[in-house]
Amino acid sequence: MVEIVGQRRKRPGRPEGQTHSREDILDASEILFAELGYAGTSLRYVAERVDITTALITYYFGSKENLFREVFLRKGREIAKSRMQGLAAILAETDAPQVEDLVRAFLAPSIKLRETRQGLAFLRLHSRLHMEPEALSYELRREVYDESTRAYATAFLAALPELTEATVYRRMSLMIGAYLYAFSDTNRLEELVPEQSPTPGIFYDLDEIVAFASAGMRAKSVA
Amino acid sequence: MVEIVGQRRKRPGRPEGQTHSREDILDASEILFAELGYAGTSLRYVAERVDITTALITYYFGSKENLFREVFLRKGREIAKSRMQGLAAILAETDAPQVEDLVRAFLAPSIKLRETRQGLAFLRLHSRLHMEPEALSYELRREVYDESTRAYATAFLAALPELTEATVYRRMSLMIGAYLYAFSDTNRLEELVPEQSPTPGIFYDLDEIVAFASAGMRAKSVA
DNA sequence: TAAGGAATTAATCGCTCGCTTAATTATTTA
DNA sequence: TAAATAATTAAGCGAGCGATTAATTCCTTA
Repeated sequence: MVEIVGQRRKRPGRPEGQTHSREDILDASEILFAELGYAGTSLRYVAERVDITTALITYYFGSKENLFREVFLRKGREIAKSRMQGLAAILAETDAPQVEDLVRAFLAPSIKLRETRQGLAFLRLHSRLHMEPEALSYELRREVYDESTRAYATAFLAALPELTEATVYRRMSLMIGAYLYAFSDTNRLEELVPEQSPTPGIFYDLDEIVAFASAGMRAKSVA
Repeated sequence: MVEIVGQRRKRPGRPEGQTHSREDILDASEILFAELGYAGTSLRYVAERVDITTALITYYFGSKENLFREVFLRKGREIAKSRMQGLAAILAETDAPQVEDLVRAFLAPSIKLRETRQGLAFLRLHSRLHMEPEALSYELRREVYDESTRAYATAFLAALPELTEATVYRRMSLMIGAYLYAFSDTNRLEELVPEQSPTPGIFYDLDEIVAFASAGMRAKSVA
């Protein structure tokens, strides 16, 4: 029997001093849900990453579904709040905002998340959320995003009076699809266009997506 | 003991006459992978839908991963082929095609799939594929789509000479993200805009997406 | 300083997973 | 018509799943 050094066996019971297991679990889950999806992520794997047991996850979150819910709401609410603040800032300056300003304010909170590893994980998680367990996905997205989406739709409608309300919503969906795909970094751009970017791994800047999406929003209606 | 009527127990061994179990398995898998994702779909569930045992799935496909591969390649190759034919048809008519024509030819094979239940399932599957088991996803997409994507990129670059090659690829990615999100029907448009469409459940027509994406491709470059 | 609560592990339960093996039956080939 | 092959089920293996329970230890409060 060889004793394993530097990997002292944990004993049960409350450890000395303070821990941050709850936050650690949320962080690790965010990354694993993003990489492996909801069904593909096991609580055992999360526990291993955080160096705890699965029972502790149950202790804090009750169930896997609820863990996912908390992971999603944590950053989702932040994004929604930032979007609302961005819109309020625009409307405080002018009654007739430009399409570009609206698009930029809508997308900026997401692109900001890309600056951190955890934020990037969230964007990927989010990008796959629109397919994940459907009932859960719809519920969470409704709770988090409906209010801000409707507020922007109203503003877009004012800025683009020749469009119908339904067309505005459809085009916003196209915009959302575009940025989710671009920001989730699963588009294999690095394979298709080698050495295209001065900063490796960063393919888009906000201006470029704003230019694309604004032009799309403004496109002459075909109906 | 009550005998169950009309549900005669299957005996082992080759059944009389011809069957189409292999195709049935592919069809059922396509729908379940689309609804539940790769990790979320169990072979038992597929087998149940087709009314066979899981051993028969292994018999035909070897493994779950390989089943997914065949499901994806079946329609993916069709799409890629249609795209190449569409591009060839355009280039046969003119040396300087319009952006709109290229966008339309690129997207048409996908929107055509929406006409059938199986095709719609494939689009959803495809929409989530960009996240699924990553190694597998990248391999399949490379195999199926790289050739046609490069061919269109060349054509776009000729039609939009003020853009760099890298920008063309990035914008094509935005276009792809937009149509995948729109076509996968997970955007909750029906929740956000009630009774918006004359044909329930059909939210987009090709013209609308072509208008949006073409305007985006043409957007004045910000660099 | 005793009691109660908070944070943790060990152990394990019942289920479901992908996959394999052996047996069985119908069809095709020699 | 006998042998080979194709198509199928029954049974079950080992592994991993989410979740529960009981025990344990530390911290806070009375």
